[in-house]
Amino acid sequence: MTTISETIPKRAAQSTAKPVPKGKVKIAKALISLLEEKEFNAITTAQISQRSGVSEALIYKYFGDKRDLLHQVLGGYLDDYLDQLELELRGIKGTLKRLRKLIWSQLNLYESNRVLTQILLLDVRSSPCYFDSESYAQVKRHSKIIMNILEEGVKKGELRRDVPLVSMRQVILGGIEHMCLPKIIYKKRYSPEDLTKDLFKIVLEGIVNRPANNKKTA
Amino acid sequence: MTTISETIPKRAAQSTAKPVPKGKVKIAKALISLLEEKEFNAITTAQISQRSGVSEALIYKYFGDKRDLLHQVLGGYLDDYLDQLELELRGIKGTLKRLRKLIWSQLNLYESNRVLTQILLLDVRSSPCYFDSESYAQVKRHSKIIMNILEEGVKKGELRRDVPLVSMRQVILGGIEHMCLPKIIYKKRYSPEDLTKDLFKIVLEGIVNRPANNKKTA
Amino acid sequence: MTTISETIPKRAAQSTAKPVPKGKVKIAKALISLLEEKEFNAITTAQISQRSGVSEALIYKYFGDKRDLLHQVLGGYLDDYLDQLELELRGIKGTLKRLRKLIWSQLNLYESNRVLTQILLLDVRSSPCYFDSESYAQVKRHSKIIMNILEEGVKKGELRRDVPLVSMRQVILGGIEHMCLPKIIYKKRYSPEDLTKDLFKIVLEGIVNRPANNKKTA
Amino acid sequence: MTTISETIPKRAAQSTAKPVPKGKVKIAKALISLLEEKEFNAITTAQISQRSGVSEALIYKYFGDKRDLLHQVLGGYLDDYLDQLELELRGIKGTLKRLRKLIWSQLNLYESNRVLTQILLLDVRSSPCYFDSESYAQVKRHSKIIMNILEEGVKKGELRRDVPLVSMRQVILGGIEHMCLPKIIYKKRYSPEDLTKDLFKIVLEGIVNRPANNKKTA
DNA sequence: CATGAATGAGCATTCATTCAT
DNA sequence: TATGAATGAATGCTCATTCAT
Repeated sequence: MTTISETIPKRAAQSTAKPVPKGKVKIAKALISLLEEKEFNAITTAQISQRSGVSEALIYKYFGDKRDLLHQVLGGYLDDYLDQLELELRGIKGTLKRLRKLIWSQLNLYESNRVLTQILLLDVRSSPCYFDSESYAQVKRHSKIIMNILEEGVKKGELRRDVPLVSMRQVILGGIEHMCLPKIIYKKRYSPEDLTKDLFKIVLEGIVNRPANNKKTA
Repeated sequence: MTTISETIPKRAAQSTAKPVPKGKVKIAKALISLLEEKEFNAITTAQISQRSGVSEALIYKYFGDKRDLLHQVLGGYLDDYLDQLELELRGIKGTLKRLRKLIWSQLNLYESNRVLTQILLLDVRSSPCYFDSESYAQVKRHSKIIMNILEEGVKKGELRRDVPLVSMRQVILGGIEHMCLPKIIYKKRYSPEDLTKDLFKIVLEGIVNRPANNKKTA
Repeated sequence: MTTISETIPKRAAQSTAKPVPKGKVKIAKALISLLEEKEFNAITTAQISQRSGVSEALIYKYFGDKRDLLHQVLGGYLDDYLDQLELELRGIKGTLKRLRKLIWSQLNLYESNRVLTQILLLDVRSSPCYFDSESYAQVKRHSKIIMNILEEGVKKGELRRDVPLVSMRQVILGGIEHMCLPKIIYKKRYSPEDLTKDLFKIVLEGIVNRPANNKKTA
Repeated sequence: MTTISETIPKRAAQSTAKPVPKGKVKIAKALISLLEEKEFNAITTAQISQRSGVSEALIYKYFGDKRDLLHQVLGGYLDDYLDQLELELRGIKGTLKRLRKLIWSQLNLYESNRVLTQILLLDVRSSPCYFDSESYAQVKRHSKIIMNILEEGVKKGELRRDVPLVSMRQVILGGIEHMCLPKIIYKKRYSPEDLTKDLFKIVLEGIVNRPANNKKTA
């Protein structure tokens, strides 16, 4: 996970046979660096050019567009994350454990990568074309991973049948986001473990007071 | 609730002894109308002036600022909603019933007032100064209403004690938002009742399969 | 002199048979008050209206124009000053004494009325229409007073003949202005007496070192 | 001196290794051309762009700011003038001769470069930030040159000791400015030589009628 | 005597983007 | 591969001014 927050996503550098121009890397790094300071829309191509040390024109050579630049950078991050998530989930058995892993992963990603989170939770939302973008495709890929876990859970009888899976997924995703949103907004740190524990309890067992809810659940 | 989506919030028109200039109303209405079509940041003062039929300068006379205009319009809506919500909750007894009412109210507001929802869920999030604004104060007022219900529920022994109330609140709010978010994004309608039922079940009882979860809960 | 700096010039209030509307006075006072804080061009009618407590429209009722307002206020000051100057000079005999009085009067006016000075020395200069204005007529009236003294001085043999009077006048006026200009700019106080002494020596006797110049001259 | 009034100051074009973009020159020339017609504050960026034939945006690329544009143009002129003045003074011996040279230079500059004069004597005065600007630094450089001459004069016993040098300087500067100010305002031509003669006589010997004043002084 | 409502015309400034070299 | 030069099209905002009441 550290590589993601510190360097350009591997995908951009790894791809076979492409020597990856230096300028392209500089530009992407400059954008990331700037995103740590301000919202994407508040970043100008002039600033990107200045910080990267290359000309503005080069941005257009490589990315065609300011938005494209963002989406490519974003895409790199997300693909890496999703690849890793799927990899880790592969080793875990049991619906609940997998669900727990997923929740923790997401909360951990958000905590360890504030820039990405900021963008995903706040910035891109308002962007009109975001939901057609490739990045959003990755968000859907993430949704799918959850759905698979949930479906499996129902099949195995571990999850209840009388609630639509889509609703479950939305509550889980919404829960994750809203657990860390205030922290992001007010720029406070949080413990992914603690939030995972809370969210997991609530979503799994509900908030109603029942004898069962006093047992340890994780 | 219908009045809210079709006219300027009463607050602006009702207040004693202020004749509320026509132009001010026109401007607010024009903004609302434009918000139905595009994101706030994509709306220009020129467009507002054009649609309202008054001069751009008048916007600044009455609202001082483009942002202020948004916040005043937003504020009117939210205050009206919160007033009404508190009123309705006053007549309802029982933590669970009150919680249910609150969830339904919110989902219903979002469904019956897409413009407002769009702004609240997507647009203002990315605005850097939003969280200092008066509108955000109202969001906090809303949070407080939930907290009160939750605290009462714990006191009465209806809600579990082993999970922080704040976490509960965030999951509920996140659940509400994410239940309707896809619908908002893809501009589909939804039934507040159905979503309320789902969300209520999940949040109250959890998603784990247990005999108790097969009983009717609402 | 105190009345000039603290109230509206008498002229505006005194003139026979005109009840001088309250609003007019308020406006003029508001302008003066604002001129103490900022340059005329930086003052808006909105600010004048706000500080005076009357509507913007009233400014136009009474003064027709923002510039007119300035010129009327300016004119009042200057007429009062010139009236007084002429009165005082009437009692003084001897070209040099009269010249000295004039220099001191001007330096004293500038010192005791910074607002007026600021305008006269800095603000109005750049105003394209200033030199056609009534205020400028008063500046010319002032020039004439000097010229009369100088002409008399030449006639009496007290002043040299081999330099055009106009040049003398310009050096005197330029000397006066430049003696106090730095003080005005840097908002420091000065002693009109001291500056008068210096200026008088220089203009009268020149800066060349001669035995005669070591005698007391005032 | 003619180059100064007709072209962009050499400084901007001469400096080694900088190819000085065409647009930048065009903009500066356009400003100068416009300054011949109206006051700086009355000149809009739109007009500059129109007359220069380049886009408004380019002004900001090269000068950052409308004010900066003025100050850069101004600065070029003044630096050139001051460099030349110091050079010429270097060849002249004797306080009085040097003083005379300085007065003539200034009057000649003003006569041969009306635009610059207009700005220096009328426009920039009212600009609140002018006195912090680089241009004003050059004005102070000019003051220093005079002071050096005066100090030397006193040391050598050529100038009187009983008047502060600062006062002398102010009278000289004020004299220079007021000698040509009416000509500038009414757009009449004048002879720098004649005005120099008058001013020199007055400042050096004073206006009082004495036998010595009938001798030739220059 | 006074004003609330409304505005036309303008203004400095911004910024993503293009293209010849 | 890289860029310096240049820009079109907005954009939010200002302010002196008018006029019906």
